[in-house]
Amino acid sequence: MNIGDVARRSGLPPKTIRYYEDIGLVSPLRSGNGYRSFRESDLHKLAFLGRARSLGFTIDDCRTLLKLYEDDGRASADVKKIASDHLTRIDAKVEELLAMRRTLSHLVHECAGDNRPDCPILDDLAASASVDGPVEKSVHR
Amino acid sequence: MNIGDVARRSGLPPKTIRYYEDIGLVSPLRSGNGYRSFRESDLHKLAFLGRARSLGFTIDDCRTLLKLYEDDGRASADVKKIASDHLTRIDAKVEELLAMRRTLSHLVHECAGDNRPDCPILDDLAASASVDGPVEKSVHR
DNA sequence: CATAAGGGTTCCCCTGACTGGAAGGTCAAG
DNA sequence: CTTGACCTTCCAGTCAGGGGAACCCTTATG
Repeated sequence: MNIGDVARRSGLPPKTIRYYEDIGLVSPLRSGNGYRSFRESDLHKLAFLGRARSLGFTIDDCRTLLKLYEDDGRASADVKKIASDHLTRIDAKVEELLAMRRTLSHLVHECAGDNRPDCPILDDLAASASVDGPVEKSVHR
Repeated sequence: MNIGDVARRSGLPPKTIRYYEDIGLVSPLRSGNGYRSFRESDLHKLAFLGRARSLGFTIDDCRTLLKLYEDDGRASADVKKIASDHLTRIDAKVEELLAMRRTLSHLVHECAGDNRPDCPILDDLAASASVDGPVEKSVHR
């Protein structure tokens, strides 16, 4: 299979597949004309990677997951740990976004959104942007 | 004020402040020794930027918000639009993360996490990674 | 006076995970 | 012969800074 076929069947862009080869995630063969020649097993790996990436795993996680996948003697605990840690990261990110969301949503509701200049959103940005007050240490100017 | 003072009072790292100057968000004066010399108004801008960034606005949004902030003839509608659009982006991101979270959380609960190799997580990655079936067009190998 | 500490400066490279584009080789069809 | 669809490599850019080198300025201390 050429890269285009693999791209269609895996759903990954050719650029991404080349990139994955670059960083050593797949190692397709080469045909006489220099084209990459993918085996079914390469396609399978790429699809695995695509799925893992779509669940938000980092490339580094993917590399480890792929190794574990290919290791018949793996302990599922190792896989579970990677996934749990990732879940924790996701939760943290969601919390962060929801905190922003709360503030923003409040401000947006307060703002008239007309052609007048008065704007609680800008007020908040400017005010909460209150500065710590004059500096005391390092008094040299 | 030197950059260190401004960093302390605005909560932004000196590196970030220099970067903001680089991309034209602030324009501090220079003292005779070549040091940046920040006015209170620069500090204010930087604090504004820090607050906007902490709410997740992109640098580009920040640039626009800053312009609007300094424009007495602004329409609050313009500000509101930026904030609303950002809110929409946040919601989309949260949804995306929650979708990942649902799948991952399910898989993690299914996985024994012991020293045996059987692992529903890997099974899912490998299986959902099912390929589209043989390619029909572009049949040249 | 020398020097050390603790500011500051510019400059360049690095990050993650790709994406875009240029310049050029290969292959089958019309 | 040429067109068009593939493929190749390589370089540069993205976003928002962070790390670190090499060097300058100022003040305090021995």
